[in-house]
Amino acid sequence: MDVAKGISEGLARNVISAKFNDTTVETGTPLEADGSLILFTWNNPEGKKAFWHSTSHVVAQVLEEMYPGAKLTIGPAIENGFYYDVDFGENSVSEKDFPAIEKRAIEIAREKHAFTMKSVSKADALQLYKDRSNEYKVELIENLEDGDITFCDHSTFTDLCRGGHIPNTGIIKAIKILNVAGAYWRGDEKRPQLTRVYGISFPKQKELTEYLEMLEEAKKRDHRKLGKELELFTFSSKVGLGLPLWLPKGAALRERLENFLKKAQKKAGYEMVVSPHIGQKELYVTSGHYEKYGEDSFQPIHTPKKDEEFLLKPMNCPHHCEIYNARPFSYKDLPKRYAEFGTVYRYEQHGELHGLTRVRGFTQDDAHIFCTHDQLNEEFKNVIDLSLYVLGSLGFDNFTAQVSVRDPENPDKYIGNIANWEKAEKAIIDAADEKGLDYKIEKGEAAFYGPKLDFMVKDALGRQWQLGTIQVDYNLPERFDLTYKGSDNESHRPVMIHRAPFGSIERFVALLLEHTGGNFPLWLIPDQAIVLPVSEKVENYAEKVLKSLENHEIRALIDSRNETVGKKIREAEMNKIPFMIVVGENEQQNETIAVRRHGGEDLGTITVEALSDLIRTEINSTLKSFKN
RNA sequence: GCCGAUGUAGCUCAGCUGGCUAGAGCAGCUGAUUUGUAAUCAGCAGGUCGUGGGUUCGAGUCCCUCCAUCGGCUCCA
Repeated sequence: MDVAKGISEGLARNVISAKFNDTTVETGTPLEADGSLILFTWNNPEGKKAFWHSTSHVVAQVLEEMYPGAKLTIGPAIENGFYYDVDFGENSVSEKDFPAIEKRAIEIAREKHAFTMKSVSKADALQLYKDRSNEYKVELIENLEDGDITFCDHSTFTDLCRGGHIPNTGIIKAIKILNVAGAYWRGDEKRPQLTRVYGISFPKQKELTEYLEMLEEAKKRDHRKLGKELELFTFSSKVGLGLPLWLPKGAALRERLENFLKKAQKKAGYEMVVSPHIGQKELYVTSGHYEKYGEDSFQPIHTPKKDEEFLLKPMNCPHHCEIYNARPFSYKDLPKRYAEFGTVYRYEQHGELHGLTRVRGFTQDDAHIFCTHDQLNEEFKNVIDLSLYVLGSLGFDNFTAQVSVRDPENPDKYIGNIANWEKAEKAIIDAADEKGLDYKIEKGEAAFYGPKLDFMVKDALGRQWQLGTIQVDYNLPERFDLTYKGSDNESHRPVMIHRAPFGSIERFVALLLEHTGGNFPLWLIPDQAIVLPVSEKVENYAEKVLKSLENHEIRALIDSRNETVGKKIREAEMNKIPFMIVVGENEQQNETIAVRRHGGEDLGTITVEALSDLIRTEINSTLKSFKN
């Protein structure tokens, strides 16, 4: 804070957190050595983090006050706000209690309590929480080194904490408790379930109001809502949970997406294959999937024949391995790239189902590349190009790339030997580096048979979803005994790349809906134009215009209901149709159309040919072909 | 699967502390209107209030069960 004051009064007013030599410090931490100091305000992510983490202390104080016997555990800042995990014992917290919590928290904040850090010995820290019979904090402290243990005090409240607070509570002007949820202690299903209280806070009331409005706006882009409104897909409890039904407009949209990818894949040297929706249990025993997921999957299908069992296919790789095995290959034949829009079925946990993003039956834009070790790097990089092309063509520019590797401390989760895993992980990282991809590495996120490179995209509410994935696999080729004949006339094991640039069509469409708010790119949108006759008198001409549009390969509708033009425009706007074509007697006389763009722009009175050219040009500018 | 919330016509919602045949707008149907860039007017029809049970003279309204949805957690081949 002294450094900030030395720079300017204004800065000093706004500084709320800092880093010294790469370590987060308090604004009051004495600087006892030379080093580099970075000051943070509310406008830095680090500043927000300190702000929200500090608020979680205040909220924890309130929870302790209001719910005697509540045991606090951890309370970090998250991307939007903070949470505190609490064991409320016999008590429970519900929405009705939020206003009281908020009121008391803001009261405390207004008292401008300073946050002060203090060192505590391990013995004293343990004693404190043992006295309060808080086994959670005791467990946390037991895993800390004596000498590294600090507490943070404000007002009458103290909490085990490693630091990172704002100067005092007074800067917190608005606090909102958002929701409560169950969360397992340490994220482990087998341990006690705590109550997670989520909240957010701001230095100005206005910012809270804006944030809440933003959440309301985001709900309007929810793909479940838009999918219903735009008649793309539906669900039926009779058909079953998590089993989407694609309506005509949605099915046509899928088809356009598939054709778009097929075209690119053809250029990239893929061959389409087709495999059945079921496979013998033996197939999955070989692949290792049965052992890993058998119990938690759709259970085997039995036949009149004794002991015969089939499984709904949860993935396409085993089938593709057997396609590879259908004939011998020479090194000269590789790589083989087998692609299929393969529909798979997975028995996802009930509470996990979520619109189109997490379903029990979905179609992967799957392909498996069988290649030599020497070809792996090049092939992997080509798949990165294809994935980036797909994301780019559909306007996903703020995805994140994630390299998902195994968790070395949890070897039971994976199959195959360590040497192969190391090779596969290196192959992915090398290819990503050579492509200049900005990625982060996540331990323990790998598939059980191999590491992967995932492309993640956020939905309207900021939740991250995995779309595209590219995986390197040395294990299935061994399990299926895949071989090729090398130039040395010896048998060799190919490497396998699993990849799906969309991930699944269902999830991709869901995210695309949330990103575009239903205003799909022109080439993809179900209906590109709608003809709106002004009255019955011009109905024939309107029909003629419709035919003409269809002849120009424009997907068009006609609204010849007995309604006013204003009403037809309104509905076309709500249905997000890009071009509204109003035809009346003037247009009929001159063989023209009056075009209004979605959103209200008047394109004037033009010919169908001119509109067709305009649409063609726009499509060509957004939809580039792959590696022309 | 776990924690919490929610569940009223096709859609969006009202229905206070339990009390007369459960309301509205949109959509639908019928009729009038023949319309020029975000809702023309009128009429009609449509729900037994997610399911099953209970409390009560009486339940959409209170309690329990189950189901589904939403927000999280865990999981995600």
